[in-house]
Amino acid sequence: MADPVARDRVEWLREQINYHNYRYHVLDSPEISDAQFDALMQELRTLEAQHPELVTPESPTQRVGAAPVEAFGVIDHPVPLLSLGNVFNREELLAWHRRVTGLLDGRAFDMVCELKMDGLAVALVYEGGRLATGATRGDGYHGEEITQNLRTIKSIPLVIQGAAPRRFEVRGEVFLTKAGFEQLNQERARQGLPLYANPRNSGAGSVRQLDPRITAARPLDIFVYALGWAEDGAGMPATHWETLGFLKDLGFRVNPLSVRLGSIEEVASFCEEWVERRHTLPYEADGVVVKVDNLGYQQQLGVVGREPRWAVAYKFPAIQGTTRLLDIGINVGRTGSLNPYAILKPVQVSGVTIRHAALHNEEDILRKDIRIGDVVIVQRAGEVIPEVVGPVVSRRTGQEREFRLPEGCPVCETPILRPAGEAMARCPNRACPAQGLELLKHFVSRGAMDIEGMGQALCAALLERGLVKDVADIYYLTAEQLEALVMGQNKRTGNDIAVGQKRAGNAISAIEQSKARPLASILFALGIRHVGGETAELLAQRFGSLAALAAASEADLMQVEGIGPKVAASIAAYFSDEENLRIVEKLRQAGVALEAAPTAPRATPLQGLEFVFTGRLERFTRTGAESLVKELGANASSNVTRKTSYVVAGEEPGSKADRARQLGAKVLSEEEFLHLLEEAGVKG
DNA sequence: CCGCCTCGAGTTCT
DNA sequence: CTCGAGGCGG
Repeated sequence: MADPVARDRVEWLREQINYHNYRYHVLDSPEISDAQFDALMQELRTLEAQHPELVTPESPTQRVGAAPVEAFGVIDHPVPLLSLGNVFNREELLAWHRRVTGLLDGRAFDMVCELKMDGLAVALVYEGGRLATGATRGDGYHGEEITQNLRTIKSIPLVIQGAAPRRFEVRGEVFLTKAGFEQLNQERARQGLPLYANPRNSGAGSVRQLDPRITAARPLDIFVYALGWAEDGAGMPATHWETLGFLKDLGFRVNPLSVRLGSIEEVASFCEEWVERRHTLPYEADGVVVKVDNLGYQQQLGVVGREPRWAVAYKFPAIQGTTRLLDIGINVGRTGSLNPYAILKPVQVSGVTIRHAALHNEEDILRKDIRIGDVVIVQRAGEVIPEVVGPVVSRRTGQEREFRLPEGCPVCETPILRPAGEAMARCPNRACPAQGLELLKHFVSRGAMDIEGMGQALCAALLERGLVKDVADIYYLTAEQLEALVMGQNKRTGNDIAVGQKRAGNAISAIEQSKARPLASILFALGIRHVGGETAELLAQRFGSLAALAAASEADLMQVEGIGPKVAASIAAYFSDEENLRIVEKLRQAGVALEAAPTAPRATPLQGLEFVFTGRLERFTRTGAESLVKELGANASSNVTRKTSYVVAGEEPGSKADRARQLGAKVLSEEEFLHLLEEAGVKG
């Protein structure tokens, strides 16, 4: 008799899986991540294996996908397009290999590894050397006829090169490159259309347009990876690897990164290497497909359920996840801007626990229709910064609350300001404790006065005790005051007295050293609105001293290249405020240098060049490299544009290197960059 | 007035 | 890294 607990669970799992299958395959609008779906499937398979009496022909494990939608013609796949079993780590991969080795009576075999494209699987039938039909995978047995759309994809040959079987079917994955995806979304944003969440969704959406002209306008691509069947073919390949070569010879696009390997250890290393490097790919891949190379062996191994035993998908850890939005908090920035952020039920995304994510501003929240209590899709933008993609609308219970900014500042309760046409709401109270703290943290930060040993905790404690009321006060602190404060903190952390004294001493000497920072650093540190590092540099060069800058009129300021009316007004406003002038005077009396140090005439061997640095460099920090090329007369920015001359790519470069290639900028390795410096007369 | 390009400001996690 | 917004040229 069946275990009733298992029966209930199996039924529940099937309902879930059927529903999500439908979302994914029919609507192209998944609401859980692939990893979560895989987990449901895995649990069902395990339960069915333990309770074979519960298996029915209708179970999702017994079929490949959902029924196709009605709008397109239906095409039968005489040889069904199978799905793949998944493994998630090295152990499971080794277990698969052991199983296959056993089934082959211990014989050794080669394997082919291919990146698993995150796109849409298609089958293309050629007759007499011409593309006859193209179809989606559908449920594996019946797909949608989308020939007209596939014909628009330029990497699909309409006519075959050279000798080919009279009739045959090739299989491949249609996808959108990351660059193509961004381009498409920018276009849609301009037209006010809803944005696609990721390249897979938009690729699927593009291929299944009823109007082929829309498909044609999208930068779709294809990698072909298998021969489904063939009639009247003489001298056909005997291995999968040869099949790939054969397909390439016929004019199909085959992923050049595929490899044939002899041992499972090499296969595992290949998979693990791509887990690390996948973000360097110009397209999205969600795993590596491992196939037994010998087609005779494939036949012998056969198919179980709907999964071949001769292939397996090594899945990458998910980049997206879903979780609940518990609440929306608000931070107050140094300029008084109110910045909402998401408080999330902790969730693992690509190996990191995410608890918070920026939500930018109220308009952004409304545009994405994010509500408190929603289940939301979370991803790490550029694989790093957590980001809320959007809500899963169908999981709403009606208990969700729309987010509204409060009327008053969450810290000081001053009524907030919402200037018309501006996205950011602000707290106008310059005495707001939140602003004071952010301003002080900014003042001591790297790139500003760069005072090491003054972290968030110390800044907060100084303000709290009233030892510091404005940024200039830190230059009047005594060693005793700091020691007492640091000791107070140490009691909690259990450090001993000597450490406390040392820390206080370090802070005092760091404060002392900061008095000699260049004028630009001080201008930046003051936190004048619209004056960041670059503008501070311009101002320092032009005016040469803080006094000269303070005396400048708005008209004088606008003479400086890159400074327009807004920035000029902001600077003038800063120096017409009594309180600010008092702070500047206190800094001067404390002995902070407010003049530009006389600058040596600069060498300019790299005059006119634009550099962008990306990735991790061995011999420089990124800012170090930037200031070095600036000293040599070049410019350094963080965005690759048409004006960029060189992109210097270190270890693990991001998307910038790709963009550089697109725009035709030269990409240099660190070696080549060092070489360039030598030629420019810099000693290594 | 629009479409670049740059800069500023705020951000997460280890 | 992302988004907003200022500056500026066409």
